Amino acid sequence: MGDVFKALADPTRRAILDELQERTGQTLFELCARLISKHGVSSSRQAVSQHLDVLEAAGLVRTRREGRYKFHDLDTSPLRTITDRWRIDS
Amino acid sequence: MGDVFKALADPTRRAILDELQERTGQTLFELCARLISKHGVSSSRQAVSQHLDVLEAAGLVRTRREGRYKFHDLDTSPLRTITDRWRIDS
DNA sequence: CTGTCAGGCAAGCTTCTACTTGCCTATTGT
DNA sequence: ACAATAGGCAAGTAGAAGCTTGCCTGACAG
Repeated sequence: MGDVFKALADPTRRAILDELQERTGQTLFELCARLISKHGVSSSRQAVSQHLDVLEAAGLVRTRREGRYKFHDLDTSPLRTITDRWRIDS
Repeated sequence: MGDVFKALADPTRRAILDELQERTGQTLFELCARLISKHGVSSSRQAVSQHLDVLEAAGLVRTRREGRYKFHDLDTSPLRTITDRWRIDS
């Protein structure tokens, strides 16, 4: 479980998390299509794939393989490392 | 109020937030000394100053000037943009 | 007034990061 | 079997980020 903070630093990766929160279990191609149409993000398939690697290394995305499909699920629990670190004032 | 996520991406900046949480209202030189002794971070004065600029742009640090001193105070409220964005599972 | 201390500004350098490009593997449908 | 689909690997590139270096400004003490 690598650097959660670094994973959140990129706007495209945050859009991916947004998209996975709205609909979990998407494939790479599904994500690419929806990022363009719903989030105005125009990234190539390889770029999104590399972003997913970073998110997975940070523990924010879990994957499961079925045949030729690879589904991506959101896992927000690593975000606790942020909220637990600093006392957040109202 | 710029990019909170980008501000958190750097380990030295996170150490600065840690240090300011432990003792708020520190000056630049104070921070440099305590970062070295308590956090094992060896950054030059200019480096720390630039980090503080980023943190201030993100709204995580507020400053007040008194004479030749400039005090830095922690403000964690921008962290809500993170916790409010994604539903955090237990 | 002069020296010292706290901080600021800006150019240059180096490393990292995001992205592209090109090709490859594996699974599924016809 | 063959083509199409879903995804992976790796080298190369452009730009951003972090840091250094050198000099400058402003405040206070003697």
